[in-house]
Formats: sequence, C-alpha cells, structure tokens
Amino acid sequence: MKSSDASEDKSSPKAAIVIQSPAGDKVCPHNNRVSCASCRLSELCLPIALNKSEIQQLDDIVERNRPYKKGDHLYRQNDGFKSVYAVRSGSFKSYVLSDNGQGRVTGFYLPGEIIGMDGIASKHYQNSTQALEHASICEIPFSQLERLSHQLPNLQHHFFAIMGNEIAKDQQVHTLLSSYTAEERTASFLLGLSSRFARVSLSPTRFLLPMTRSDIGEYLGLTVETVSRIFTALQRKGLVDVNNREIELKDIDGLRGIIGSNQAKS
Amino acid sequence: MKSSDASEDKSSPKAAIVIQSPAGDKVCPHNNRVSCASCRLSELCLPIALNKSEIQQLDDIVERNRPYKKGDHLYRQNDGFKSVYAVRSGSFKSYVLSDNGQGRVTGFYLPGEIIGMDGIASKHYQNSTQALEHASICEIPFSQLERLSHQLPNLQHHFFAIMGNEIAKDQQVHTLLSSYTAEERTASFLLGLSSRFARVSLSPTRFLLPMTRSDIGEYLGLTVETVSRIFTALQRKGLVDVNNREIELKDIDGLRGIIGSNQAKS
DNA sequence: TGCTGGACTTAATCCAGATCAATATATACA
DNA sequence: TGTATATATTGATCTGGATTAAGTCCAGCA
Repeated sequence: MKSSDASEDKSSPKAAIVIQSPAGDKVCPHNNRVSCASCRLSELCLPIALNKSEIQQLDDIVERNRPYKKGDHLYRQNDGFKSVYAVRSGSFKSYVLSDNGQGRVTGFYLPGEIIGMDGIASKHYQNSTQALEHASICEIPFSQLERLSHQLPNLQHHFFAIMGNEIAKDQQVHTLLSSYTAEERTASFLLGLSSRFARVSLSPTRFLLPMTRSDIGEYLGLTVETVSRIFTALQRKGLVDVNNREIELKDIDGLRGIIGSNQAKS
Repeated sequence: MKSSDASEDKSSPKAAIVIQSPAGDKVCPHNNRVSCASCRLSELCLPIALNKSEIQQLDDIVERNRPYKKGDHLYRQNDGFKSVYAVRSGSFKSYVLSDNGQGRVTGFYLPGEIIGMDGIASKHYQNSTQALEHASICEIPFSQLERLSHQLPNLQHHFFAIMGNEIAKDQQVHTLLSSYTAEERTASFLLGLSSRFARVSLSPTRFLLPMTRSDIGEYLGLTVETVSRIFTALQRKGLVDVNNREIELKDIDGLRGIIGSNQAKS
C-alpha cells in the first residue's frame, strides 16, 4: 500500500529489515533458547507428529548455537558430515564451487526447512552452506537423530517423509531446468518462494528476497542479466511489483499461467 | 517358466534381447525366485550391511512379481504410494508428462538401484515409471520396510543412506543442468552410466544404451538432434565409438577432460 | 561527506542449441 | 516377409539467452 514508507527516514532503521519475524512475536526470532515444544515452527519441522514426551526427547538432542551473521558458513563442501540443521530464523543458501571459483547455487532454505541431508550417504557434505542474512539454527547431530528415530517410530516415519519430500522437490527442479524457459523458471521460482513464505505465516504476496539476483540466476541456470530482465518484463505485464529486493506478487494466477503456457501449445 | 503350458495360441515367444546378464549366470536374470541372500546384487541393494538373519527378515517382506515387458509401467504418476522397488534386472525410466503429452525423463534405473522414493512424502508417486526392456523387480512394501527398519537399526541406517545418496545425486544433476553445455552433459551422462554398469560387474567401456536418444535428451534438457550430433562429435574426436545403441568409451580420461574444461577457463 | 565496491539494470551483439526439414535405418507386427 | 512405425542422423536456419559493455544505485565506512 504505502510504497514510500522507506523514504521518510532512510538513515536509521536497521533492525526493520528482519522481515522473517511475524509481528507480535514476543521473543527475538533469533532467540536460541526456545524449546521444540514452544517453537512456532514445530508444525513444519521435525516435531510434527510427535507427542509431548517424544518432543522432549528430540529437544534434548538439539543444539542451539549462537546466531549466524550474513555470510557465515554452516559447513563447507567436503567437511565431515555430522549434523542436519533446521532453520529457525533467517535464510541460507547451498552452493558448489567449480575449480575456477564460480559457484552454482543448489538450494535456498527458509525457516522450518532442513539442511544437510546431502551429506548422509557419503559422510561428507556435498556443498557449502551459508547464511544469507542474520539467522539461527537448530543443529541435530545425525547419529543421535538415528538413535532416537530407532526408539520413536513416529520420528523415523517423519524423517523418511522429510527426505522423500526433498527427493520429490529435486525432481521437480530437474524438470524445471530441463524444459522451462527463463520466464517460466523465474515465475515458478517466485511462486515457490511465495508458498514457502506462506507456510511460515508470512505474506505470500509481499516479501523481501533474501538472495541476490546472481544467486537466483545460479540456482535457475540463468545469468544475472536475464533474471533482471525477466523481473522487469513480469513487472511490465503487471504480474509483479519489483523494488530492489522487495517483491509483490500482484497476479498469482497470471504467474501460474506463464508456467502453464509451457504446456499449452499443441 | 519354460515348461510350456497346454495353451499355445497366446502370443508368447519373445525373450532374447537381454543384454544386462553377465555370461555364466546359471539362472535367468529375470528369475523371480532368487532370495536376497543369494542375489548377486545384494552388495548394492538393501541387504548390504545386514547379517544373515536380518537378510532373511528382509527377504520375507520382498515381493517378486512376474517380469515386466518393455513399456510396462511399474506405476503411474499420482498412483497411491505403496512400495519402493529394487531393480533386479533390466532397466527403467521415470518421467513426468506435461499437459500436452510431452514427457520429461527424470531418471534411469539400473540393477541394484531403488525406485519410487519420490512418493514417500506425498503418498503418491510423482512420476510414471516404465521398463525400458524386459526387466524384473523386487517390490518392497514401504510400510513393512518401515516396520522392519524400526527393528533393525542397520536397515534404518542403510535406508537413510540410500535416500541421502539420491538427494546428493539429484543435486549434482541440478548443477549439471544449470551450468553445463550440451557436450559436457552428454559426456557426464556417459561416464555416469559407465560407472553404474561397472557397479553391476558389466563392462564400463562397452555397453548397450537401454534408452533412446530422445529419452537421453529429455533427461539432459536437450533435443534428440543435439544428442545425436554430440554423439557424432565425440566419435569424431575419438572419445567414443557409437553404433546405434552400442557404445564404446575409448578414452575415459578424454571424456572427463570435456567436463573439466568447463572449469578451466580463468 | 565523500569514497568504494557490490548489486542491479539496460542495451547491443553473438552463438549454442532449438527448430524445421528431409532422409535413413531398425524394429515390430500383420 | 514385407510394410508401417518408431528411432536416428544430418543439414539449414532461427532464436532465447549468454556475453559484452556501460552505466546507475546503493550500503558500508574511513
């Protein structure tokens, strides 16, 4: 609505950019003392489908470290695999580095999502993962998670489901990358973000991108320039409103239509 | 099996194109009575890391159905998820269909590999999967696998590893699709097949492709024409010898070099 | 307060791979 | 066994997005 609120006082409000925290939260979103039982993400994260005492057992193995600053690494490619991580606040990106130093982003992670499962099989993380903004994490040592899963069938079941979900998502991305145009990929990316923000009770139509255009391009297999151009084009079509990192989706169905049009041609 | 029944007017006489069977195997590779304990794929499949009695318990929940003919479906997109499947012989492809009927291949599966994990989370398969040639399968009802995993920590651990491996592989494909050229993708695809054939004791340098050029193109995000042209180009460079479905890799390091060259530019 | 370097945008040109088209070869099937 | 239908190859042309280039707009900070 008021698109000019930033122009009134541009010098002071730094804390205001923490957009991942729904208004009304009593505690700082990066607070590291919140328990699984009281965590507002428990419905998305591992505790779902566990009963009170089971949640307590999970809570006992979770390690809540100090918050991460923008750019801090959770782990680096080839580090020994030790834990999976649940995002509590903020956001992360995973990327692999080719020999020339050019990276390719393999994933973005928002609150309630699980990071690090790519290391389970080989016992080494396959990518590097760093915070895109101030962020906090629940670290779950994997050997303890396995032990607990063995005791709690519900937890085993749920972790199988979490991994299965990751596999299903990755296959969708495969299809996206192998057959969608730049515009379709970008529209799909925005819609995906939108529903992930909605999951954590944030607006599905107005949000701040935690990542750069370059990150998006690397993730979608496009260049920065193309991402930028597509944003402009989508804006001209009246589907979105883009203002630097600030995104407003003005016509969700229109965006869906862009993806659908891929399949519309006889 | 071969003892012919009284009814001979059924059209039955086809079973010769089986290339995946190492010479000297005493039993037909599609034999559906082989137990996990005696299966020559046990070192790749679920039984690995289980002891004798554990393997027996796994064996008890495995269902060995009749072999699949080329084109037969294991399951179709949106079917209710019930089982994961281990390929015993032959090969399969998974694909999703866009509304216009054009498919995109999401994966190929060789002996010892596990199919169907994309359905675990949503309880519905996310793709359709069909045999690329005469093939046989071990069906493992997932609810029983979960129950057994709960009793056997080794099995739980191993299935977590199998799923983690799938996730790691999918992320490599993500990188492949988002940043490799057509030639790099194709070289990488051939090398990948090569090591998967090696895993099942087949030649890593001479093999038959079970899939069409079109399947390969859909998987790699390329057109048939491009795949065909790249094959010709690789042959001209002396890296491979292509004869219809018959492939010989003549210079593995050369092929690796093609992929490496992606990263060589300063 | 002005400097510096990263992030973003826009435009001009180029090229890898798509598309279109024609033909050749293999495989299935009557 | 021959014919129909998938599969594969090859060439000519087109085009979406990369590349190159030249900026603008910031936020961080000495």
